[in-house]
Amino acid sequence: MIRRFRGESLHKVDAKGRVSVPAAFRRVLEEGDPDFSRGSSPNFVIVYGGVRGDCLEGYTISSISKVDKLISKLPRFSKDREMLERFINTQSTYMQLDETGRIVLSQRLKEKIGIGDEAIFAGMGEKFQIWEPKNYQNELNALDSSFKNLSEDENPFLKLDQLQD
Amino acid sequence: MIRRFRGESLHKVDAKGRVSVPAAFRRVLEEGDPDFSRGSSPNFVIVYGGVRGDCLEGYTISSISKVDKLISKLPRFSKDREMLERFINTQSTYMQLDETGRIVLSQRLKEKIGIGDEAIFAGMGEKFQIWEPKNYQNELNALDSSFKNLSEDENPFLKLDQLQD
DNA sequence: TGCTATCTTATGGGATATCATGGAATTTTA
DNA sequence: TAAAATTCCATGATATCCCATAAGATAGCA
Repeated sequence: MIRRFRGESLHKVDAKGRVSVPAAFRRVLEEGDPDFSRGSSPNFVIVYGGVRGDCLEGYTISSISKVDKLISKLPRFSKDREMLERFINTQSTYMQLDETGRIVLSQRLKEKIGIGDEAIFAGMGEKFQIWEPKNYQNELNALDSSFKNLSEDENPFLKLDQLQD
Repeated sequence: MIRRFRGESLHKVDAKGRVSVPAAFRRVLEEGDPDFSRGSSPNFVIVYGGVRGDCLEGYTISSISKVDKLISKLPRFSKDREMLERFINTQSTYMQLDETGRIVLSQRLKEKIGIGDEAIFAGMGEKFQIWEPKNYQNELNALDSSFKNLSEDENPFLKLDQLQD
């Protein structure tokens, strides 16, 4: 089985910015780090820029490498490539879990998404997100109401089965 | 894992032109210098000519070699090759980190990109860039707004998935 | 099925190391 | 020999490591 990021949970952020990554997510990060071995701590990547400015996104090493590899296929110095590098490489950072399964959110990262002393972790399949709790709730509400306004043939659930394999 | 240049940070440039290279970038420079050994300081290359003129670009020894190799594939004496040689070879210089992880930006280099007493380092995967902070912010804003103006099928993120693996 | 022992998780506090930066001393160079 | 560049030392801030604990979760067993 390829484990994916699933579920949501609330965690305390202490004065040093330390916050526990949900244990279930840790398993995914371990599997997604080719250099991980029992006893060590997995590396991964947090992307904070790009399209969404309102949350952080965590990627396993292997899933971010996939993206990196695709980007490297674009011609060096091309506009597209520079844009993607900027959004995905520049506005991101390597992270490593500590012994106890925590990471440190720097002052800068906390400010980026307006986090105080609590954070929500939300599983999104190949990635996970970190939100300030209130903003997260707003996001959910917005999603809910925009879903309700969709017509039948705009419903993404129904579109799913029309995709080819 | 092959470490890449990731993230961005702001550093002071002192009266002598000294500036700290972000610790995370130092690790990448070390890995990318075949002659590096523990205890010494890695060499790398700064390109100041070329594509844009508004920032400096830093390459590891091994990534600049890749570029050099690509250039050598072009026909000798061709206009293209001459131009690239000029930008990448002529307008570049070897650099070495000092003991404390700093480099010295000469007057000339500072003038090239209009740097005063602060500099932004921005990771771009196989290379990194050094910017004057205001210019960097402008670059980001320009990128942001040009991204917003793209149509769905010009979006480089979406184009990524269409590339072959 | 209940009870206890063990492990895992989430969290906190203090000690230690690394990083970014400044200034002085020394060498090089023109 | 004065200016410029390089080396050496110093320090506060930040990040990292190490240890501690309490609450759940899990396992084993009677």
